[in-house]
Amino acid sequence: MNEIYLNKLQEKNFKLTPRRIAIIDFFLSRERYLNPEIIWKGLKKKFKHLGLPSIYRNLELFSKCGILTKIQMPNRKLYYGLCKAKDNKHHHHIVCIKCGKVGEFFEENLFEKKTINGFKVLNHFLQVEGICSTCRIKS
Amino acid sequence: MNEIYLNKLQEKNFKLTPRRIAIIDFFLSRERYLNPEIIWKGLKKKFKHLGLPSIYRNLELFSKCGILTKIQMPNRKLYYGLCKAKDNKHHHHIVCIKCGKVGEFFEENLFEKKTINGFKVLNHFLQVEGICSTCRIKS
DNA sequence: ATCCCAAATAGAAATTGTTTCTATTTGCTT
DNA sequence: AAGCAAATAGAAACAATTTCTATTTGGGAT
Repeated sequence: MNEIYLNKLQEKNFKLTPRRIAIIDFFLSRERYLNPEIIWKGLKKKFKHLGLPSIYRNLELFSKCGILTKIQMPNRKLYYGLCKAKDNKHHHHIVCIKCGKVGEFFEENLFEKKTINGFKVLNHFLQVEGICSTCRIKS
Repeated sequence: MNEIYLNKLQEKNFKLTPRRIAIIDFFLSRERYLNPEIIWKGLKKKFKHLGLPSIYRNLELFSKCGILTKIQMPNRKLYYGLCKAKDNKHHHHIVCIKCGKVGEFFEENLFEKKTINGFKVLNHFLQVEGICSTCRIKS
């Protein structure tokens, strides 16, 4: 299950440490965007010694390797989520504001435009907020 | 020039203080997204006593009044920009990554969809990054 | 024009998410 | 099994933002 992600690390000659594997498994066990502190608290049970800086370092590393995507939430905390898009195709995220569940979707012709108002378009960031089906049933 | 914005404050019974007027004028004098510190430094010349918390408080207030829009930049600082859309119509922003200049644009049918992947869409945030025409000429 | 009070403010201090630093440990190649 | 660069813990530093309290002020009422 986690091989795809671990391979991405090895491809780039990063070491497969128990902590790194645990972080990836932690993401796999949820379908959520998670922030460093949540992960830290979740894994402290497993590792008697676990530093928060390690979590930060690895999340940033994973983000660079295409394993995680980073997102700035309105509460000013960093969040990361597993990138499930198979082929690194450009995609967007929809986040449930109740439970934090994350879906991915594609908008094919979102910005074919090369320029907008005289600006040369370099990239864009689209985040959609909504309520997932599970949370809708609950309320 | 600044009357439109000052009116928005008065409409809601907020006081027109010299600091508030100066902050709005400061935005008008630039076409930029600005962060609290920049504004603070820019206005300290004018006001011998000027607290950074006042800037934060007013930017947040202006944001709620529809005078400014708030944006989370990747550097983890808050930025605000004047909302030039006449009628509070839903719009998006394009930011120059060189100089910070901001343009506004509309995508009419960006999300007519009411649901995506089972998520009920509540709102979306689209930020486009690019290089403005002035900065393109320079480089 | 003056009084008055809620709103606005300054300044200091607290808070908190994130990063840096240094000594120690550990994966992985040989 | 040895050695070394990479990874890590833990403490400390950092920086953006918020909170708190005493003081000041805008603007309606008099």
